[in-house]
Amino acid sequence: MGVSKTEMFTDSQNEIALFAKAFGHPARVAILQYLFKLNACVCGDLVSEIGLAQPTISQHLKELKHLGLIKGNVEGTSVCYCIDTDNWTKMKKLISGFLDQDISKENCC
Amino acid sequence: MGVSKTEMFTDSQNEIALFAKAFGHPARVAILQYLFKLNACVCGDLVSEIGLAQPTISQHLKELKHLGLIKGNVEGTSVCYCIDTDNWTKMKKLISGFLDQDISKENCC
DNA sequence: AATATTAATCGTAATATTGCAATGAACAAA
DNA sequence: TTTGTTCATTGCAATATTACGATTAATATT
Repeated sequence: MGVSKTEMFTDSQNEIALFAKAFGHPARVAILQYLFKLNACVCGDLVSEIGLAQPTISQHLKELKHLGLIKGNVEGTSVCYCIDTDNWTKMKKLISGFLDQDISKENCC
Repeated sequence: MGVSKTEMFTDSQNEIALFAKAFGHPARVAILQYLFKLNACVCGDLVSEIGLAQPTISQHLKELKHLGLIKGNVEGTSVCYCIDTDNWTKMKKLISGFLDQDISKENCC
């Protein structure tokens, strides 16, 4: 059906999945890495840096912004994007908690 | 188009995205958490634990197995799944490296 | 052998995602 | 005011994902 049955899962599970989905596309991974690299804001040179069309980049930015991972400031005709460090830290804790589950005991397979 | 232009991104970016996509659905998050919780293997009680139909769970398991995050052992009529700890550790390092990018310097937004 | 149990696979429907051309909105510069 | 620049939005096509009923394959049990 293409639709996830979110009501059968916990809030935590759904939230982990939502953030993970944000990283589930290489373009968004690249955008975030580029924003980290420049540290300061970035405008539309993401379009030339990454090879996708402007509407496509804009759409990915919108998703990341909606999740709160980035912020955008209008500056004249250009828009300056950067990482939302507070939310990034929160997200990082959530995902890390999931990744750091205990795997010390022996498995049977 | 629904198809990602993976050729424009680095191997690392594509790999991060692939693993992240695995966690991008709450059912797979739930499956992995359950496998961690029981530590030992699990068979098809994932179906009753999580509320989805058997073919749906089977499909999610297939994806996780294909990525190498879990292993499956046939035991009689049932199949025993568990975390592939080696690959989990590798994946964790990759994702952690992405999440732990430096955010110490001040942003402009 | 006949039946039951468990899980994979197939086929299909519904929805989501990705990507871009075309267009629009906001502002700057001339 | 006109023109150019930058980015968002709209609309659409192609593909991917999610879910499940029906079936199949493999093994256990009787």
